[in-house]
Amino acid sequence: MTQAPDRLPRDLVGFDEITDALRDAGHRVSTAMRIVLEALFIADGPVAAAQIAAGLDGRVPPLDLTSVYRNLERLQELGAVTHVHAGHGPGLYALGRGVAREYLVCEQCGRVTDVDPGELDGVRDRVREATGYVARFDHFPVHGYCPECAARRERDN
Amino acid sequence: MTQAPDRLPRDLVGFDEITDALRDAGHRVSTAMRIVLEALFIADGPVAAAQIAAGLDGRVPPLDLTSVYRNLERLQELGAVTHVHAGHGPGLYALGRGVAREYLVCEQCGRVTDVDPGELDGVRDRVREATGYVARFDHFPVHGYCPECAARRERDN
DNA sequence: ATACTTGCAAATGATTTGCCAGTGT
DNA sequence: ACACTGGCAAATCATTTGCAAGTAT
Repeated sequence: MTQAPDRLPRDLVGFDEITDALRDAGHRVSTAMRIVLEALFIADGPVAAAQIAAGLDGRVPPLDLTSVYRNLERLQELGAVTHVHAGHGPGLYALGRGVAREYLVCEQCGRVTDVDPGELDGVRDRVREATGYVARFDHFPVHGYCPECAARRERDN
Repeated sequence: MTQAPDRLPRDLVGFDEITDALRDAGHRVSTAMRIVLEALFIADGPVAAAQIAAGLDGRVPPLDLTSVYRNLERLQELGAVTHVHAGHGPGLYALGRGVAREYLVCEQCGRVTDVDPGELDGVRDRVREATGYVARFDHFPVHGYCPECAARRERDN
């Protein structure tokens, strides 16, 4: 009944596994690619392409935005990276770390929460019962208010 | 427990009610505004601003895209119109018809399904149990596969 | 008559594409 | 060496903003 999102290649979890897979797929492991990967590992969560290009506040060397987008796309084709649409604003990219994570976004504070696959299966079942749709929350997340903002809204009435 | 989305002004359901409310709010009922409203009534479902500007395939007079956006914004402030983000591509605008509808979008065929408020309350409860988030599906809809596309995907494996 | 509105042009923000010089294998 | 890749400029798409001319009240 429960239809979980596809599993991602479970071995694409470390830096070297990813670069090996890139080479296997016929890609080169360029300096720019290494920087993008390093940025994703350092960020350890969804980041915008522009943040990576800007050097993640000095934590990695800055590079051209175009190169960031191109390398992120290669990494997505490979299955090592996914991107989420967190409302308005740019898309956010993150390492898949072997699983198809699903996301929730707070419309008030902008917080992005990621959950492991399966945690939203009960929700998925309810959507299917109510509408027949098979919902996915990996690419277009659940939008709403995070616990804190929801409580604040209730308090402020 | 169940937190339904806010109700929209329930009287903003007919053409004249809306134009009256516009005038009450200090706006003028210009030709462009009348065309936008007419387009929304004719479309009777979510449409892109560009479709309205193009004249809805000859069903209304074409007008400048800027005017469409500006009038849609006025109608949104008034509470007569809402817009949904149906995946990639432009935002879709629709008359609220007095209620805060919620939406589901098929990632495969692009279909947009709207449901009455309350129909997704069970889903909302489950999201809250699982994550603490209070979900809203009126502005950023549920994404996934519609019943037909889901069945096709299961069949094709 | 006086503001609000229009339409056109231009700006904005996110992302993509073309092209040529640079570089990984 | 050769093909893939990087950086820069320019294009694209959705949407917004500036401004002079037009129009609803």
